[in-house]
Amino acid sequence: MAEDVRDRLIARIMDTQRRLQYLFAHDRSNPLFDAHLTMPQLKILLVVAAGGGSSGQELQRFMGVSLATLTGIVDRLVAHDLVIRQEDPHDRRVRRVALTPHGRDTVDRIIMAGAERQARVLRRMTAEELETIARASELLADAAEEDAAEERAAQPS
Amino acid sequence: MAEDVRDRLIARIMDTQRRLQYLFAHDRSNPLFDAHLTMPQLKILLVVAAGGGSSGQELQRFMGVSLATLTGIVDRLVAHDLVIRQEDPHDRRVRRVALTPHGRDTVDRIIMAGAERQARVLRRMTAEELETIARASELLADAAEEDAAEERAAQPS
DNA sequence: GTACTTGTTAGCGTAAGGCAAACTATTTGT
DNA sequence: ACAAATAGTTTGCCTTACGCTAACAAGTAC
Repeated sequence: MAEDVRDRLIARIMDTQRRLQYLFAHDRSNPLFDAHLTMPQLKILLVVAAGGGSSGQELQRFMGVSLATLTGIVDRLVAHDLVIRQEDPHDRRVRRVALTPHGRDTVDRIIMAGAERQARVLRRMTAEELETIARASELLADAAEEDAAEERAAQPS
Repeated sequence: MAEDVRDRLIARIMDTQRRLQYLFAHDRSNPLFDAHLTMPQLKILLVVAAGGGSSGQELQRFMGVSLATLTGIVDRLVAHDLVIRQEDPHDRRVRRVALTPHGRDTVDRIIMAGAERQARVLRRMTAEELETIARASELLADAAEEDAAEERAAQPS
């Protein structure tokens, strides 16, 4: 029965989450389109951002395309100053792809899309309400971090 | 001084938000790539989803391309069964673009991306913690709805 | 019934992504 | 030291998706 209470709370949260996601959908997608990226380019940017720099082999695994194709996509990202290629000190065959400041900025705008609207919405609230939201998001972030840590521990790829 | 407290709370929430967004970035982007869409196709899908069906003229305004170009993009969405063209009963020149069930599903997966992980994270929590999060997200969603309503009132386009 | 509006078709060009094959540079294994 | 394997690029080729203008068909409006 205690489980039942929690399940119902989770269902209620997820319903609210759906409302929120649809309300924010427009603001969340705008930075994506403003960046003028193609899907493969975006994917590489996100993989590189998450890994803090990746080799072609790593990118190939995530992308599922040939290394030749990858060279071309990365070329275009380099031309747009979103990414640079740098030598790997441990193996000079490897060319690590890393974000430029402009690239990091672009990724951040895409990931943080909708933050402006959210801040505006928060300004409508009382200190008490903000306190509740602050505690809730910290609970969520802490739990998400633990979850991610467990995942890494289970899958030490 | 009271304002100062609220500002600090808002800053604290937005910091946590950044942590959360980066933790969820991977899960959020996966459905996007799985859909095998191009950026223009995605944009049209989202506009159509938000508007509950759009005419070519409306789409043209959002996309900033010629009507001829639009015809081609919509053709490809129709070919993938994401969208259908239907006559407008009020003006038979107009062909309204609307989502198919498959299209609605695709958009929902993209917008709700990350929900699975979020539900998994919530399952780590006590009923009390879930209660806090439920109240917080409802506060946020209600305020976001009010904000959106005000926006529509100010901009009755 | 003429003029406007909506959308499609035809015909064109460009950019991006995709591949295999050949090549360079480097490391690894013997 | 040399052969084999690995990482990445270049070349050459193909396909798809966008994007445009111009011409057209169908419908609406004055």
